[in-house]
Amino acid sequence: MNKFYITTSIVYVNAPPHIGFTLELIQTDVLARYNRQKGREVWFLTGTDEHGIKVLRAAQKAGLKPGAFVSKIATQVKNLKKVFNLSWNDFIRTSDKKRHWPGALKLFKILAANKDIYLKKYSGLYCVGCEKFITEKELVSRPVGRDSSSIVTAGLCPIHLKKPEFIEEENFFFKLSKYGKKIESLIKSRKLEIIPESRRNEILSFLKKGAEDISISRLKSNNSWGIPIPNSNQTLYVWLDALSNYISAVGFGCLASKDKNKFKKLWPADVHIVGKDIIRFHAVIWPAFLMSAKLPLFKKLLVHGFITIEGKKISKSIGKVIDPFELAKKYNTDPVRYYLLREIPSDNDGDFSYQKFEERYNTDLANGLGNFASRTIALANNMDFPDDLKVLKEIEVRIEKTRKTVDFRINEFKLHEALASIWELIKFGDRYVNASRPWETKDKKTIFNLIVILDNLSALIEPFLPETSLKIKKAIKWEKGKLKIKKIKPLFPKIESSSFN
RNA sequence: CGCGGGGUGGACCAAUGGUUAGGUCGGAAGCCUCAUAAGCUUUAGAAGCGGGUUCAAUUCCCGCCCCCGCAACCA
Repeated sequence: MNKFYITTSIVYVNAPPHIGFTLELIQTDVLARYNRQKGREVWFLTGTDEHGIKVLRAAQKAGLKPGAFVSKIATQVKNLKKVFNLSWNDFIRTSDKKRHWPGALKLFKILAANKDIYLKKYSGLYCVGCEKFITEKELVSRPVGRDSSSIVTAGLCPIHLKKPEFIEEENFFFKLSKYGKKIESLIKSRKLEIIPESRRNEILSFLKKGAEDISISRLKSNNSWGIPIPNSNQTLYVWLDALSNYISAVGFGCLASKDKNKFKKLWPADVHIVGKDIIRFHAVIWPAFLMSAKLPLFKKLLVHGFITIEGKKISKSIGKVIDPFELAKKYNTDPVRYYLLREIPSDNDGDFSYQKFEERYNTDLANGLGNFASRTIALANNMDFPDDLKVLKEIEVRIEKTRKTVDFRINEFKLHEALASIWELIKFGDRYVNASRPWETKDKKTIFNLIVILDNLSALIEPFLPETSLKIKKAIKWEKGKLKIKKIKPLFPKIESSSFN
């Protein structure tokens, strides 16, 4: 089987896309490109999660109809594709009645047919922010206003510090409790992989306590902006709706035979990439849905962390926010990709700061890769290479070692470390130039070896920095079987002084 | 006693019950001049506090102090 089906989570459209989701897309893009490079038939899916009360309220606030509002945000998300040179093959929107709704409803029907769905009356305090019920015990009190001693508001959601709404309704419930133990053993046996290990442990300890049944629908009167469940007064709860995108997008629920074949070919997904906040939905609820529907489970869940900005949480109110579009405009695509992939550990939280960005840019990109490419190309420019040049064994071995390390790091979802090992090869190249002094000797063998290193660097960085890789490739030309080196502009002009200090 | 993560050179991070605790950035000195004032080499500089286990603790255990996350707006 040579296919490789990889997804991001689908981003919630209550606000324009930000740097965090951009990170997820870029990480996924690296894995997609890497697997294409390895000759696999890659299908890279992303999309938008467009239903729910929060979206409806955000639309009202913006003075737009929900449909118009979500389309506007979805377009912004789609714009990330060319700005960050992303290579997704498909984009699914959960408001898409043709592509998504049939699949989501089919999943619901199958779960119901398998007797895993039942009706239950439920009353309780519902927090719109969390989109879930919270218990009285969870409620907290918080002082309000500047004089914290005076006014105290009680009965607040501990997360959003807002008063939850009292809701009494009858909803459809899914028998998650039936599947907890099975999922636990699948994760334990590593048939279902969760990376990194710390996240795997987190889920295992959660499952140990036992998973409870979950509500999977809402009253239409409370949540009109959702997929209506036929013959009922309910709409699908956001998670059954959202999670089913991974199958609906590849043809599940569609009747045309080409869609059926597509689903047969692509499902199960090889990798889902998600943020740490939605790990439970993906590591517990989603496998349970799939088991109930007797569909094969996805193979791997990669969990990334969050980005802080100058050490602080992303925060619109105190200006801790980075607009991915502005960032790309100021620094270009590949430098931003590089920073996010190198400075933020793929499987952990990381920090963004302009100072660190410019440091990384100058040392790694301008002085590192850019300068190595410049000196190599300058040495080789207009040189006539004989046909019988061979690569030095030592260099071949060194390149092979890098390649193996990169494979290993990517496989364990440590993209930052993969990049670090590529940069060690650059350092090796610099040392080799200094030691062999080709500007003095004009030795063609030495210079050819340098070109080989540069050529391999270009291939190694392709998943990470596709545009830069292409630029280097263009400098190394084979014309009628002869190697010709063409001068190129500096890959990364140095940033001289920062406007952010 | 909510749960969890963490305190290692100036900054960020790594490994480790046992000679000189490793890397990157930054600092200093030297080399080189092909290259984007880039590159290479060398070098200075570090375990939060207190106790315990041990022949030996940065590592294991206990206590304390401090920071952060779970936990506004969010992935």
